Amino acid sequence: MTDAPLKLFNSLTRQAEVFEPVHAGEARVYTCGPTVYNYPHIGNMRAYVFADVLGRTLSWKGYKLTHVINITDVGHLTDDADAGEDKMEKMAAERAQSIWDIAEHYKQAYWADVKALNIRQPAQWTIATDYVPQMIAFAKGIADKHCYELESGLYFDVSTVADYGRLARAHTDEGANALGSRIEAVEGKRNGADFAIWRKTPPGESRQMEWDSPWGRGAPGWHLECSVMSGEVLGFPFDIHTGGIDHREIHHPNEIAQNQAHCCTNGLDDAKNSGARIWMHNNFLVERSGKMSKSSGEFLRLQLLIDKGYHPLAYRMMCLQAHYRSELEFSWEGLGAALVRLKRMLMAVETLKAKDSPSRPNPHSDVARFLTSFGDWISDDLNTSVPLTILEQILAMKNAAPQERLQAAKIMDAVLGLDLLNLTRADLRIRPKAATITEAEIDTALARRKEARAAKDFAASDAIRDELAAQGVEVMDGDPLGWEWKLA
RNA sequence: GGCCCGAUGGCGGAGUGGUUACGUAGAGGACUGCAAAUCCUCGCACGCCGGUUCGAUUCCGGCUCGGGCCUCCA
Repeated sequence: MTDAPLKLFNSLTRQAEVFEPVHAGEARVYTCGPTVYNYPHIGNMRAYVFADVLGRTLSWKGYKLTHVINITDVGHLTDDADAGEDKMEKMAAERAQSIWDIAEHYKQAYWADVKALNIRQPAQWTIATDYVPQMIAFAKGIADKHCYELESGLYFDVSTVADYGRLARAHTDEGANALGSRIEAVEGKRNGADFAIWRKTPPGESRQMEWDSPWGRGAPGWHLECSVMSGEVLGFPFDIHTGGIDHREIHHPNEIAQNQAHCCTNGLDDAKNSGARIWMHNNFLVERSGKMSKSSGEFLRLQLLIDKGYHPLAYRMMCLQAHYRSELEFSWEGLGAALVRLKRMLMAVETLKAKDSPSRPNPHSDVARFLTSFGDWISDDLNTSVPLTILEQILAMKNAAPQERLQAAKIMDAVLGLDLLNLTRADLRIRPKAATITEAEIDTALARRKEARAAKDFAASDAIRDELAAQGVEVMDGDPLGWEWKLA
């Protein structure tokens, strides 16, 4: 489609780099997925919309994509002390439910959001608890040279790998490492940044999720999980590792350190092998008060947006309007703007679909040039904002054949994933949970109004319209859909 | 305390050393019994102070303000 090479911003070098696959014609991508101890909020989901656009772009560029997203269902700590509570165990205790049930419940909730946002299914979802034997084997492999055992678990000595923390740019001028400078909770750690790769169950206690290991009964550390699953499924080195920008500071540096130790031990590559060639990080969705947080109590779930009558793809649109490396400000007004934009694009597509005069793509037409331009922008570190406007220009073009424009829209939407070719306006009309009137009642009122209008009794017809408006229904006579929910 | 990022119209958000995308909101028009929806058209912005330059919103420095990280987090 386009000759422009795909350039991606690599957090390791802090530069956009031309994508060169490890295996010719292939792209292997690992995305840090959720810890399923609670519902994901829409900020969490931005990471997966981003990863999805990356995957779609790689596919569109012709690479055979192998995308893996993990599900962390064990081993995530609630505080800085590596001996802290496990999020999964904590939630299970609070809910008095089996930890396995909790994980299953929130995994399903996450998958529902993935589907609603039109995020493509990855080649594989890796579930952390399915890989515990491999984690133990991985840890055994690096234990001698890179780890030491304390009462609370097996720890990774970050001084045993070259250039630890380079991803985080954590080195200070004095040469000290800024990472972990405040972590002093665990007695006996050799370096502040050392982290647990195996956490022993404290004596006299038992956890719902625990396994036997050479270091005693316990559970794997969070960082270990991602190293093992990514390496196991994609093989070191693989192409791209993605995650939220927060992971750039701790989780991914630790993963890299483990990967270095593992690769070095197994003679896979030099001591600075990071496991993945490119590390990409999406920025946060923020509210005016700051970034979204789960721990602050209330948080925005995709389901809340839907309950208020916003189609989930309006949120995807919102994400696409901004660059993935920029912070994105969430507001209901902004979400409404994205929904209107989505609706208008959808209507333009529906108009094109209605006209089925066949035509052959003309390589010299404007449509072809727009497609090239679209590709150039996407290839420039996944800029989706401008391509969105190019798609709109295609839809609004008057001097090209409808089928040709429709075909172009289809190609572009394969990358953007707004599902424009399948979605209908009726799909967009989502009943707000707070609505007090039923669709049947609306139909009845509308029928009465139609009679009144036919009889030119405009006082009566306007009264009906006002009644409906009072119940959150907007009547639209000149629109095939007839009516819409008014969103608060 | 240490590290880092940002500041663009009412809101959101691209991009650029020289005519400031785009969306939404707003205004006008078409359509409508009137509206709404839709379509067309149009206003509206580059934090402050210096520097470099023929020319800076864009590059450099300072300032102010905002935010993030250093502890689990997408």
